[in-house]
Amino acid sequence: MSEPAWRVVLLLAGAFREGVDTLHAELAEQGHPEARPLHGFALQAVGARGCTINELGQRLGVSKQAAAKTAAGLEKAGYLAREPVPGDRRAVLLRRTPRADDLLAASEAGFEHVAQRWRRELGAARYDDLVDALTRIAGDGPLGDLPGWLTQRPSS
Amino acid sequence: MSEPAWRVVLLLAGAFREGVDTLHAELAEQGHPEARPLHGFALQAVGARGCTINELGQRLGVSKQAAAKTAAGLEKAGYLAREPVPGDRRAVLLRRTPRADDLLAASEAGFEHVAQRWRRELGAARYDDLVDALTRIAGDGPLGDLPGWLTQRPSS
DNA sequence: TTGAATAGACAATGTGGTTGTCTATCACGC
DNA sequence: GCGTGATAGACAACCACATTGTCTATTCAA
Repeated sequence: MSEPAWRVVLLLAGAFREGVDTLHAELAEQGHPEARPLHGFALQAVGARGCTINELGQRLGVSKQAAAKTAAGLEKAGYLAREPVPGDRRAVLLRRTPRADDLLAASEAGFEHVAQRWRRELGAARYDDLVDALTRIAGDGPLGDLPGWLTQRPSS
Repeated sequence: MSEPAWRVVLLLAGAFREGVDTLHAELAEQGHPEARPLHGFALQAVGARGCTINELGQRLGVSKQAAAKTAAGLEKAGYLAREPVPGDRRAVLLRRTPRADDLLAASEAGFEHVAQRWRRELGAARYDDLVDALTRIAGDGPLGDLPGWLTQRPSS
């Protein structure tokens, strides 16, 4: 009750930001200074076997145009390569490069470090409680369009 | 620890999103369908006594140009009015309209409802623990440039 | 073979951010 | 009283994210 309700909602964003910032500080040290928060999520969505632009859009919960742009940026950054799809000359298979796998590995480790830091800071029991509480509270939205979600008006 | 570390960080964003979405669904019902998440924060930054564009930018942690854009949007939406500053003919005083105060009141109530829902869902003790844990974990960044923060590469 | 559905590119727009440039005003020092 | 520097804000250009709409090429089915 000490915290006003709006502060609590803001704390969620603050904690998220803190975690992501910490992660990216570590990623920058590991040779991925240009990695942006959405890169990791997108690469994870591409998967080890690769996927097409449309699939990427569906997995991220965004339009295929947005997915195409994201893929283009990832390709330019050296994280994705394009291959033709054998059976379908329209489609393009997006494939993670070794550099992308390196980023993902570093990202996974970085997330682990963040979680460990929090666990150490809170104590294991309180940390587990936190995770459990968040699991109950959090919606299961796509999370792919976080930036746009903040700006877009709710209706339309 | 059943949850992988990256999931936990995502849960924070998911919970934040859930809270804001719930809030704005309620705001839409209360006559503010066009309110966007950043509106409330900006109006709160303007304050009851009003402020100038530069002050708004400083309070939100963004450039004055960004603040000017935000203020323009808020003005167009009927939430802000511009008044001359008596002593300084360069400056413009941004003032909240009655409609803005209505939005803020509805927003405060909405946040309260969100918190109450969570409190009911988790139980008071677990909810308080959650808030406490978040307080320790969350950084104290500006929070004003959340959308840009996701996309902008770290410094450079 | 003809026509609908699909993959993806391309353009325009909206919202957020940034930096850089410009004018008008203020404040200070000579 | 006038020049100089700082400040408030506007304006333009640009980037990153999203959207919808339109277009071509390819696939697949009737």
